Amino acid sequence: MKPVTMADVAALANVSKSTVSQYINNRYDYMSEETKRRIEEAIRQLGYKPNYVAKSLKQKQTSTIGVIVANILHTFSTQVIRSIEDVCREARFHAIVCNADDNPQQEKEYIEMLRAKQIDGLIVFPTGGNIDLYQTMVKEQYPLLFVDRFVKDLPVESILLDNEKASELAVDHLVESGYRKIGMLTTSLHSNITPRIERINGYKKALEKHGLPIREEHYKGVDVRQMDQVLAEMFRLPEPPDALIAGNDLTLMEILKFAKKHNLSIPRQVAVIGIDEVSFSGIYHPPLTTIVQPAFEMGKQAAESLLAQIKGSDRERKEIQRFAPKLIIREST
Amino acid sequence: MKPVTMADVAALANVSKSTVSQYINNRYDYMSEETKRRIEEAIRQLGYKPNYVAKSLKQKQTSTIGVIVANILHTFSTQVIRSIEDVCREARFHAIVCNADDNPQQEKEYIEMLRAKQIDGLIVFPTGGNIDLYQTMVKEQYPLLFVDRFVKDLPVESILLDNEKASELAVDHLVESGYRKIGMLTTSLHSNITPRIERINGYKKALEKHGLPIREEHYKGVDVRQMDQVLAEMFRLPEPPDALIAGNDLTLMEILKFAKKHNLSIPRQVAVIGIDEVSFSGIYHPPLTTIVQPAFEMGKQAAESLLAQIKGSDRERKEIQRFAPKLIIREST
DNA sequence: CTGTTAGCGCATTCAG
DNA sequence: CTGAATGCGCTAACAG
Repeated sequence: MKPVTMADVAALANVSKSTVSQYINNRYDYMSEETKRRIEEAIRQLGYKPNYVAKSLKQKQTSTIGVIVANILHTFSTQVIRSIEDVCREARFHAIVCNADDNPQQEKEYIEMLRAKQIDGLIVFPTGGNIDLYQTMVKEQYPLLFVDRFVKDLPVESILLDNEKASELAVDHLVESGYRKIGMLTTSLHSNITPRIERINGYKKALEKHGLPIREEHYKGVDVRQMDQVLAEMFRLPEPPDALIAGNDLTLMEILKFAKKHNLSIPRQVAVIGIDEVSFSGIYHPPLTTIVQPAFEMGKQAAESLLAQIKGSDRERKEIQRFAPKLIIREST
Repeated sequence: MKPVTMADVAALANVSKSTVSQYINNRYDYMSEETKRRIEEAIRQLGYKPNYVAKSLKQKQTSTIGVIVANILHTFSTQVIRSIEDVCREARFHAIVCNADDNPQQEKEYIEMLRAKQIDGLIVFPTGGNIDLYQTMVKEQYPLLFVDRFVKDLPVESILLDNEKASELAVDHLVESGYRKIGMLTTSLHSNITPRIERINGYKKALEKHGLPIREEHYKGVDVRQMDQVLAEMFRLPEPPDALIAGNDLTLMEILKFAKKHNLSIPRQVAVIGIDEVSFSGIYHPPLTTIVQPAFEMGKQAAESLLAQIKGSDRERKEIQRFAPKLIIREST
C-alpha cells in the first residue's frame, strides 16, 4: 500500500518514467506545460516521494558523509560536529556521526561499514591505529580529512590546532606575569595522540626560549585517575611549580579539584592556565585564564574542505592547516 | 578500476552471483567446501566489499536511523546522542544526527530528507511545530520516538524526564533546608517547549504542597539575554527570594554570573539549585547542588525502543516513559 | 519535447 | 548444492 514509485506517477500522468524523472530533476528542460501540470498533479495526488537509495545506487553518491570522533562528549568534538552539520545542511548533505573511543578496532569497523554504505567522504579524528586503512583510502583517492590529530607521513588534508603555539602562548603569558617555575600536566602520553605531545613540546621549547630550565619533575602526562597523586608529588617537591598549564580541559578539572581539596589559592599559590576553553571559565573563582581553540571555524573548514574534495574541484589543498589558538586572560594567572 | 562487484568475484570463482550472495549472507547453507574456498579466495583477492546501497534498495532497509536534536551543543543532547550511538553500534546501525535549532521548518526539511533516504526510523527532540508531519508518520506506522519534549494528543512513544518531579525535589530540599522565599528562573516560556513549562508547574505545585505562597514576582521565564536584568529586579524587591531554582543549565550560568557580579554570597544570601547537571558542579565555590537527569539511560532507552519498533516486535510499548531526576546535595543550598 | 532501452549491485525465487 | 532469471526505484543515453 505504501510505496508509491515513479512508475505510479508516470502511469497516472500518462507519461513515461523518464519524463517524470526529468521533471523531478531538471525543470529547465522545456517540457510542455501540459505534461508538466499532469505530472505535478499526479505526484501530489499520490503523495509521491522520490527514493534516494535508488538514486544513490544509480548515481554513486549518497550526499552523506561520516564523522568519526574520539568521543562526542568532549566539548571540542561537539563544537566541531555542530559546524560540520551546519555546512552539510547548506549543501544538502547529511552527517553520520560515530564514536571510535580511541579504539582503532572500532574505528576500523566504522570506516569499513561507512564505506560499504557508500558514504561520500569521511572526517575523522584519527586514532592513529589504522595506518594501512588510511593509506588504502588515500591510494583510492577517497575523500578523507583528519581533524585534531596529526598522522605522520600520510598525505591527508588535516585541520589541526597549532598546539605548540598554544603552549607557547601559555608560557609567554606566565613568564610575563612573573612566574618562573612553570609546570605542565596533561593526560596520558602513551598513545600517539599528537596534540598532547605537541603541547608538551611547545611547552619545552617556550621554556628554552625564555632561558628557563626544563625540569622533568615539573611536567607529566598521566591518566586522569593518577593526577591527584601526581599533583600531590609535585607540590611536595622542594621547589614546587608556581604555575601550572593544564594540557586540556580534563586536566584543568583535576587541577582545580586538587587545588580546592588542598586549599591552594589560585593564583597566589599556583597560577593556573588551561588549554581548551571551559564553560565556566568566566564564572569560576577566580575566573580562569585559558587558551581557546577555534573549534567552530575548524569544523567549518573541515566540512568545506571535505565537500570540496567530494566535488572533485582540484583546488589547491594545503595538506595541513594549523589554526591559531587564542589567549584569554582572566584572573587565574 | 575501482568498484569490484559481486559479479566480479563470481566470475573469478567460477560460480554464479547468487552463490556468492549466499556465501556472503548465510554460511549455514551447505555449499561445497570447495566452492566456499574459491569464493573466499576470490573476494580476498579482489578486495571485494559489498555495496550496502544496492542491498538497501532491495531489502528496503538501510540500518540507519536519524536523530534530530534541538541543539547538539547542549550537554543533555550530546549525552543522549552518545548513548544512542552506543546501542546503534551494537546493532550495527548508524545514526545521522541533525540540528533543528528549534526551527520547525528546518525540522521538517530534515524529516523529509531523511525519510527520502529511507532511514529506518527517527528519534526527535520535537520542536512541536510539525504536528501534521508527525501525524502522517504515525499513520504510516513509521518508527518514531520523541525525546525530552512532549507533544500533546499524539500517540508517539516518548522518553521524558519527570520534570514536575525535578522541581518538586528542588523545592522539597530547599524547604527542608529552611528556605521559604523560593524563586525560579528559566529560559523563555513562549514556545511550546514542554520541559520548561512542566518544571515551572512542578515548582508551583510543590510550593502549594508546602503551603507556601506562589508569587508572580518570584518566578520568570525569559530569554537568556534578559536574565541579568530580571535578576536585578528580583533582588530589588522588598522581599527578594532567599533561594533560586535554575530551570536549566543555561539559567544556572546566568544566576552564577549575576551572583558573582553583585557579590551575592551563595548560599548565605541566596541558595542556588540547578536542574541539569553541569560539569563544574563539584569544583565550584561553593559546590553546586543540582538535580540531574539520567541522560545516558534516556538515550539508551530511546535507541532500544526505536530499534524494537523497527524490528517490528509488537511488544508492549508504554507510550510515555518518565525518567526520575535525582537530587545531588552539595553546598550551594 | 517524450518514450524506449539499459543498467546500478544485490537478493531471491525457481529450476536443474 | 548451484545457476538463470527477475526486479528494487531511479537515471541516462538515444532515438523518435
